Amino acid sequence: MTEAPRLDGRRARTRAALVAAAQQLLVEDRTNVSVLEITQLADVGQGSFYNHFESKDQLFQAAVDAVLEQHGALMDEVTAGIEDPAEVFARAFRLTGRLHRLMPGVSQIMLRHGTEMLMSERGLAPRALRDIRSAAATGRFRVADPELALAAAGGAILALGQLLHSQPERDAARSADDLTVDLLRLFGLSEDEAREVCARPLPDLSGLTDLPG
Amino acid sequence: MTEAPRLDGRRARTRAALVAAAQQLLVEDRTNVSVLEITQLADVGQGSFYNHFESKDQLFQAAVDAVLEQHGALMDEVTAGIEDPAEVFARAFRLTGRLHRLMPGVSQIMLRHGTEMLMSERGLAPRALRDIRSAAATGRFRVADPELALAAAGGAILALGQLLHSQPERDAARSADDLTVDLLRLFGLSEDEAREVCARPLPDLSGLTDLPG
DNA sequence: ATTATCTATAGATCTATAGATAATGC
DNA sequence: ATTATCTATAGATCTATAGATAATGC
Repeated sequence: MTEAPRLDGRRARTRAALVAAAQQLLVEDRTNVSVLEITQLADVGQGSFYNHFESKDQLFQAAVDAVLEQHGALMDEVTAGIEDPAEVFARAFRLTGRLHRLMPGVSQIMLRHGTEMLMSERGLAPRALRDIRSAAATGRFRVADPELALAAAGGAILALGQLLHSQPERDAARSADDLTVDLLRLFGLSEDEAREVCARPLPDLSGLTDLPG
Repeated sequence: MTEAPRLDGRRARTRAALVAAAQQLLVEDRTNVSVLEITQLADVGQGSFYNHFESKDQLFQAAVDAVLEQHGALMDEVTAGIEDPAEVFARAFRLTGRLHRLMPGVSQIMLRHGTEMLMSERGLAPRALRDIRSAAATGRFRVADPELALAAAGGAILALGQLLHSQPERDAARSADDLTVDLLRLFGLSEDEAREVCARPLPDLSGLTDLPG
């Protein structure tokens, strides 16, 4: 549980600086650093670390949680007001695929902590499960096992991130849409229906900013 | 690149003991330990560590690689002689799903290093890509983009592992087979064909032994 | 007044090597 | 003879705290 993060106030700023430094280190996969190095990166005194966290593990956990929370909030924002759960699902997946290019830092942390993300109560997973269940309830999706369906979908979006990472030339938007079409087909939509849902316009995310680093 | 591991010889035994200790620590997610703790777990002198590895990172990398190599070799073994690439693919995925229960240690390491595994040259990924390409070439599969297909399949099998981990009651064999049916359908087989391929008998793996720890 | 931060550091821990000891190979 | 291991340890690094300093809030 993250503390309510009042963004004003000196205390909150110091904490945020530490979390941001930890995120930067997570991106570089350098979690084996000293507290001193972390506080120098955050530009706070070494002692301040212990005012906020009991251990490095605790800090890094908070840093991952913050990324997932932020992604979850973004997904809520970009799907607000959409009725059809299939479209909510599709939009979240199409945009998450694109995010692997738009926000490489966020992407990196998601990939690195991918498997725990798949079952996390934060971020995309609980929202996708909600959509799958809701679409299954109205007959929009035909899925026998929503949790298995979520596993397939979550795993696929994660693996897409990895693929985009290892193939910098690959067209992220197209790959994300193709993959989402496949997932919708898997969930029982016809190919035509699936293609139609995934051809709908998306909000513009190009103004978003990635993690520093 | 792992050194040719002659399993006899004192040197090879010491190295193997260090790798096994590292695997045990990976399972427990305790890679932040001292060299001393590692060597004590391996029951070798502290100095021996530096005869074999230059850093802890190098040791842990070797430990992950060894797990993937072992899994790849097992997949080769259990699919030897099968002609139909769809069945090779299906068998590997059905068995890998079951392995998450049969070999929880191996499973844990796979999950923890899942996203790098998805694109690794070792283990299941290159074999599945080979099967997908080969089945696509003969028309057995209809896939436009083999690498995207691999991402979907690899991500799904990884996420299945995570799901089985978080739901200890879930039927692993059934879930693995259902997921594989879905993947084969995604690759263009009819539902009946997919079900038939995934109903074929499997070799017995119950005699295999997990990592120590 | 209260709360948080910063600087400095004592004590603990860790790394990496040197030198002595033991095992292997020809 | 050669190669590997083990034990002991010097020097470096790190953690976690105490006490001094600075910022905030009433």
